Amino acid sequence: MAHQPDPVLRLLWRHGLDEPPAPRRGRKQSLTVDDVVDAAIKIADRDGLDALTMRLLATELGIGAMSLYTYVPGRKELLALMADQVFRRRTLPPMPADLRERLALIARTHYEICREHPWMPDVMALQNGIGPGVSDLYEWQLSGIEDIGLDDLEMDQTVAVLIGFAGNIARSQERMRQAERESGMSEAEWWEANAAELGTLMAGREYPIAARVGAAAGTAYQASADPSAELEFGLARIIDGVVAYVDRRS
Amino acid sequence: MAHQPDPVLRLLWRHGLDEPPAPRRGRKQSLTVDDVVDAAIKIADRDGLDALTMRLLATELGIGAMSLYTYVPGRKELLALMADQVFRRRTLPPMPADLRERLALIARTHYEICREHPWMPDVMALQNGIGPGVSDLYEWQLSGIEDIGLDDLEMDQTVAVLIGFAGNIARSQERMRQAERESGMSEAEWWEANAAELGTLMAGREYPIAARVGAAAGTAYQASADPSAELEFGLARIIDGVVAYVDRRS
DNA sequence: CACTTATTCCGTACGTCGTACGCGAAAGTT
DNA sequence: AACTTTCGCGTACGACGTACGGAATAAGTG
Repeated sequence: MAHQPDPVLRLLWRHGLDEPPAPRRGRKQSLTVDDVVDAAIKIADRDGLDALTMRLLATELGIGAMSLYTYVPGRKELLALMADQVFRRRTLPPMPADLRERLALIARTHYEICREHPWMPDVMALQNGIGPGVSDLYEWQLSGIEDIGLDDLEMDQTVAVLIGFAGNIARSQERMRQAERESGMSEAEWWEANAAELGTLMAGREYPIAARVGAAAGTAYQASADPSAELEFGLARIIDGVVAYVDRRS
Repeated sequence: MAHQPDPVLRLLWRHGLDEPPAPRRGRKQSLTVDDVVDAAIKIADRDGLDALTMRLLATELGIGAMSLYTYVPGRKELLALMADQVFRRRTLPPMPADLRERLALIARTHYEICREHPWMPDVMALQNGIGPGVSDLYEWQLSGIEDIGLDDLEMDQTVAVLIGFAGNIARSQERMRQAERESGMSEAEWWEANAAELGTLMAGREYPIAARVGAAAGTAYQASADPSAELEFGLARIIDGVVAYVDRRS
């Protein structure tokens, strides 16, 4: 027997489904899948992915824990729906005329999404289904690099580099915020409390470059008022590399 | 009162500690921290991070579950020790003379590490302490891009881009492998089982570019005998971008 | 109207996880 | 031999995802 189609697909594409062939009998659902997913997004935005438990979500929705499973098959699928919903709700700006600006826009948009929803990089690391949100987003991203001389595979990899980079920056910033929240001490306070200990422990070993660079990076990331500035250098290098390649081939 | 130093530091830097001031009394430990961490690495390599439970680890070590906590404060700290141990055990090759080769080596080395230990990208996304392994590795990475005209902040960001990219590729490959293992069907089989369903669900919406590019990417990634080939395009673009920047400034 | 049937709601419960607690066992010190 | 310190670990707690089955509800059917 062949493999069955993935049931999460029907959920992801639930809109656009022209009224299911009306098994109208039975008790009505008091909520919609969208309600559930939106509430889940709200919790994850506020308290983090770990805090998003089925019980808490149900409580915030005013229903019993197990009632959630009439809307969503399980937590894994809920996460996939959350990611797709975020993408679906976002209105994507038109692509600028300049290639460099298009590449930057792809990365910056992804970065913004990950800043608004800090759980996004973690969820995207899981196996999510193909929904309308990701499809729209992917199509939009690709539209920014079509007809510039890249073949199909290169287009995919270019998008992957851009959004992978943006996601990494967002995730590392979120990790720092979370560490502060959990430990109750800032990066600077941590160093103040551990510098002496670390000095004696590292006795003998020398890290001349790492010490200097690490210190510079630490203060820079903390002092910066605008976190998105952290994108600039790496993004510029990636854009330079892609544009150079495109120019060379044309 | 000021914050106390992080106790995980003493564990990370446990070697090089010249025999702790001899509280020699009491029962001896039957194992070393290294034994525990190595066993944990072995399990995570074999069965994945989720399969690495304290109980299983204890069983494989032939001790009771709670005995683990005499070696390691908890699971979070164990993960940090695992990452550092992997880095510490690795012998880092000397840096080549050519800058492009140095940049490539930084990325490829990180990619190899993540392929040998598929849990590494996930663990590195957590808040890990500063241990000898990461310190050695970071110093080595920075040594490859020193004195080429980058300031300290740019050096840190260059390394971040390189290893972030390498880690992303490794993680996406691992995700695919895991999806195959869990579902029992390959990427191609999944598409075969879901193409029809997906076609009806997407009715109306068109994804001309995404469909073409996605198909190309899917077949390419599956057909490729050497997974590390997936690095090449993106890595070349990043290297181009960095080298162009360095050349421009000198 | 009553009765059947399909569906939702959800309390209870199971298995698994990390780990707090406390007691008995072992190994130095005195 | 007695004491002190440390390890080993059985038991247990709370939180998690979710399987199961019965009660509640709404539509279709006589």
